[in-house]
Amino acid sequence: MSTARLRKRPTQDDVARAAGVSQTVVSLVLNDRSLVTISPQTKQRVLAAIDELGYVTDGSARSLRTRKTLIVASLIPDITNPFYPAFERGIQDVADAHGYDLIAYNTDGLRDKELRCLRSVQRARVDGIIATPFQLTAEDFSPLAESGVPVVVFGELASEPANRPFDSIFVNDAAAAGELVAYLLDRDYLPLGMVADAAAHLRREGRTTAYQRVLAERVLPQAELLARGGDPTEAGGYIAMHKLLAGSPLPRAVFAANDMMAMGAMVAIREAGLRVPEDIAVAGFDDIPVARLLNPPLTTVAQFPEHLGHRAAEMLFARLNGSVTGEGRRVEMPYELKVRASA
Amino acid sequence: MSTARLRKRPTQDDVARAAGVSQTVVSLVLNDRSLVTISPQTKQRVLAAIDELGYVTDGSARSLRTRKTLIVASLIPDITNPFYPAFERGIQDVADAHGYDLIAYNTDGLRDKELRCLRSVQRARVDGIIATPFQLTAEDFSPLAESGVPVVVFGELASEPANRPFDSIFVNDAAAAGELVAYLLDRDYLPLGMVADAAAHLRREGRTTAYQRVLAERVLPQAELLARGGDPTEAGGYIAMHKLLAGSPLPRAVFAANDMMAMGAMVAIREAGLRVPEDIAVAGFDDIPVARLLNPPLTTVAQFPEHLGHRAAEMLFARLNGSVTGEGRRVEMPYELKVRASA
DNA sequence: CTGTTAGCGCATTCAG
DNA sequence: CTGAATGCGCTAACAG
Repeated sequence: MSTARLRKRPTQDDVARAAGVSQTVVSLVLNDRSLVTISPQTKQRVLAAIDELGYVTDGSARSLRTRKTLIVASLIPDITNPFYPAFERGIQDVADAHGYDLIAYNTDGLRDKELRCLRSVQRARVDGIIATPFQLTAEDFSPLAESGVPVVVFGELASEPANRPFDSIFVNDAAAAGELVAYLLDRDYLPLGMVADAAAHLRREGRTTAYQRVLAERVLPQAELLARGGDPTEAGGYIAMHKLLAGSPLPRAVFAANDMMAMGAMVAIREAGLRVPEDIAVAGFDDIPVARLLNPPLTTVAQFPEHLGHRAAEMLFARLNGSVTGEGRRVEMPYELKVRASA
Repeated sequence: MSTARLRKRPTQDDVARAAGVSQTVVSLVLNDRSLVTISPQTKQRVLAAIDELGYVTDGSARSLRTRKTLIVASLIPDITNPFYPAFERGIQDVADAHGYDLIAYNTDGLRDKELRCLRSVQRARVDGIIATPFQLTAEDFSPLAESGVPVVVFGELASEPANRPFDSIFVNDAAAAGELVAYLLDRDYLPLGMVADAAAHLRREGRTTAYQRVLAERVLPQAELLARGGDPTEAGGYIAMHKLLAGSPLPRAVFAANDMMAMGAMVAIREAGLRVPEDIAVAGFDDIPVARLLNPPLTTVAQFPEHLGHRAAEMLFARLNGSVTGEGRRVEMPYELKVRASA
C-alpha cells in the first residue's frame, strides 16, 4: 500500500490537455450550461478524455467556487433509538433524490454536543440542516440562519420567538399522549402509572404533563404514579419501572414516555414475575418499527418517523432550491393511536 | 427570512483588518503552528476580532488547500436494520474524538447504489471510508485506494485478491453459524429449518452454508428445510417462515439468517397459532439491541456491532494519521453464542 | 462556439 | 516576529 504509487488525481487542466481544448471547455461540458453550446465532437473528445483519465470533480474546489457543498446535515440525539434511523432514512432518501449527501450527528441530547455540532456544521458549510435538538434555543440557530443556511427543526424549541427564522415540523405530543392516557383510563386500567426519563426536556414533557392533566381532569381515586429514571432508553425504562414495582400501590398499567422505555418496563415487569398485559398493561410512544413485533405487540402512538424525515427534508429542499421563501413555517404532522395487545 | 439581511460570513481578511494584522497572522493563530511564534498580545487581538466578527473557518477553502476534508464516510446497506445504527454509533464516536464528521450512505445492498456512493465519496473527497458492501468487488475500491483514500471493509468481498490494498474487519460467520446450528441440534430441535433472504450474497451465505454443512456432517434423518424470501428484513423473515409453515414436515426450530428475519419468523409462527419456543424454537444472528428484550428473549449470535464500528474506525484513523502503513490488514473479530429462552 | 482571465478563502513559502 | 505573494481546482464573466 505504501509502495503503490498514488496516482495524483487528474484535474480539468489535465483533461483539457489530453483533449486538446481549454480548461473552460471541460468545465462547460461537465456542467452542461445551456448558455453556451459545445460542438458535439469536442464534447465527445472531452468526455473521452475524462473517461480515460478517470477524472472526477474535486468537491472542495467546486464548493469554494459555488458556495454549495451538496451536503445537508442531520442532528439527532441517538441513532441507537430505532425512532431515528427511520427518521434519517426518510431524510436520506429525499436528499439522495436531490443529489445531496447527508452528514449525521449524534448529540445524546446534550447541550454541549449539540453546540459542537452546530459549529461543525458551520465549518463544513453544509447547505442546510435538519435538527432534532433537546437543549438548543432558537437563538443558537441564529448564526446559521443569518448566514443563509436553511434550518428545519423537528419538535419544539426551549424558547420560541414569534418570528422564527426557520421552519419547523412537529407532532402534537400533548394531544397524542392525552388521547392514549384517556384510552387507558377508559379501559379501567387503574391505577395508571407512567415511566419517564430523568431529564425533563421540553421535548418529552408534553407527554408527562398530558398524563398529569388527563388524570387531574378525571378526578380519579388514584395518586399520581410517575417514576423517572435514567435516559430515555430501554435501560431508563427498566430503572423507572423498578421504582414503580417497589412502591405501592402497584399500577395496573403504565404509560412509557417512549417505546424504548416501554420495552425496558416490560422486561422489569416480567422479571418481577408478572405478565403483560394481564397483570400490568404497557403502552409506549413512537411506534418504532419493532413495536408491533413484540410479544405482546405494543400499544403506542405512531409518529411515522420515516414520513417525518421525508417531509422535513422536503421542507429543507424547498428552501434550498428557492421555491419557498419568507418566514418560517410550522407544519404539524399527524399521529395515530395504535391499539395492540399490550394494553 | 427573505427580508433578513444575510450577513456575509467574515473571512480571515476581515479578521486581519479588524485586528490590524495581516491575514497570515490570523491563519497562524488559528492553526497554532509551532514553527513561528506569535506574540501573546497580537494573538489576543486576533482572537478578540475572531470572536467579535463571529469568524469561522471555511471548510471548503481549507480543504482545497490542505487536501483534507475532516470527513469520513460510512457505507451500509440499511440504517433501518438495528445492527447498523450500533455499528455507525461505534464509528461516529471514534470519528468525533478525532474531530471528524461522518457521512452515511444507505445502499440497500444494491450494486448500483453502492457504486453511486463510491463515486459520491470521490467527489466529496472524504478522507477515508468504512464500507459494508454487499455487491462490490475489490476492484471497485481500486480508484479510491489508488488516490490514497484509506478504506476499511467490513466483511468479505466478492473477489478477494491476495494483496488487497485496504484493511478489512470481519466476523467468522461460518464458524459462528455452525456453532449455533450445532447447539440447536444438540438440543434435539429436529427437524431444523432455516429462513434466509432471497438474494444469496456472499456476505450472508456463510450462514446458510454453515447450516447445510453441519446438517450434512451429522447425517440426520431430515431433509434440508431452507426457505428463502424477500429482503433480509422482518418482512422477509415473515415471508420465508410462511413458506416453511405451509410445507411439511414442520420444523421444530428455525435458524434465521439475522435477527430481523427471526423477529418476522416469530410473528408468522404466532399468527399460525403456534408458540415460541414450545412449538417452534427460533434463533437469529447479530444480537441486535432488542434481541434480549423480546418475549421470549432471542437466542442468537452476538457480533457486537458497536465494538465492530469502533474498531473499524480505529483502523481507519491509524491509516489517516499515518501510524499504520503497508499492505492491508485483516482483523478477525470475536462472536459469542447467546443462549436465551427462544431456543 | 471557444479561450483568456479572474478570483472563491485559505495555508504556506519566503522576505523583511 | 510579521507581511506580501502564491496557488490549490474550479466556475463564470468576458472577449475573441
